[in-house]
Amino acid sequence: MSNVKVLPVLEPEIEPCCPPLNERPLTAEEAERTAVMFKALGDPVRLRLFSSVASHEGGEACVCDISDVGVSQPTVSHHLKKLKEAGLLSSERRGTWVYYRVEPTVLAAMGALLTKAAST
Amino acid sequence: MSNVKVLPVLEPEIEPCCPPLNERPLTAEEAERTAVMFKALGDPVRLRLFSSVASHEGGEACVCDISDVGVSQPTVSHHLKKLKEAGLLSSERRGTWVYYRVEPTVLAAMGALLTKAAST
DNA sequence: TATCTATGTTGACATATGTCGAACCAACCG
DNA sequence: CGGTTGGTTCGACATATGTCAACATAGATA
Repeated sequence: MSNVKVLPVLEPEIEPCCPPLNERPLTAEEAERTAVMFKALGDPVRLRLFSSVASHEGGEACVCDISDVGVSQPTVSHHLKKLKEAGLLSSERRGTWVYYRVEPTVLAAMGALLTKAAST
Repeated sequence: MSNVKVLPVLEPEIEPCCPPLNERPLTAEEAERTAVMFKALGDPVRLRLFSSVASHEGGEACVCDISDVGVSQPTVSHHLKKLKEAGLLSSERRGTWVYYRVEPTVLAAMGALLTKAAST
């Protein structure tokens, strides 16, 4: 088969998305995509979970390491799922435990959105 | 009355708040305060309004300049109030119009929260 | 004063969200 | 195989949120 084409991999990642917030008004679509990420960090429990993963050694943590946030385990699971859907975390099962790790590019993109805006 | 005390002015501003997200797990109180700010940017309409103000010349904009986001005027007013309560915007009436401007320190603080975390 | 224009507030409503217990799935261990 | 532990999914519920129409307020202007 000589004419087999190599298709570009569909990137499942959230796009770095959007210019700095003070460059120009965001379009409806840009705002929609970006809001998902901010909303994910807009809950105290999720913020603590995220911070726990981010500050854990190796940049990843098992669910059992970070479940101490004062809500039930199903709720923890629900919030981790939200963070994952927003593209902020990824998860991987290794044997008995499930590990979550921070998605570095997305985090940097969010930071740029704000710091570039702040510096003006 | 000789023993009248001069009380320190209650600062109405939101504190810069909290270490970078990857330094250590946030406490419940830190997460509570920080989540308010992220939540404020976690709505598409608010994100567009904020971006409109931030990108407007002079760093401030009259409500009439930014009301074109596809929702009714009361809804715009409601969202601007939310952004103000979160400490992201401040407002001032000048004659007929009300001007909103970006609160620079808070924005920088949010950015630092993320970029410092991202650089690790 | 009356009246117009620019914003904010209120009240009502539909939908989204956070939370839990119960049930379920996945891997290990006896 | 059955039991135990780690984690997710489901179903239900109370509360929060986004939205609008109607009303209220503040300032300009006549």
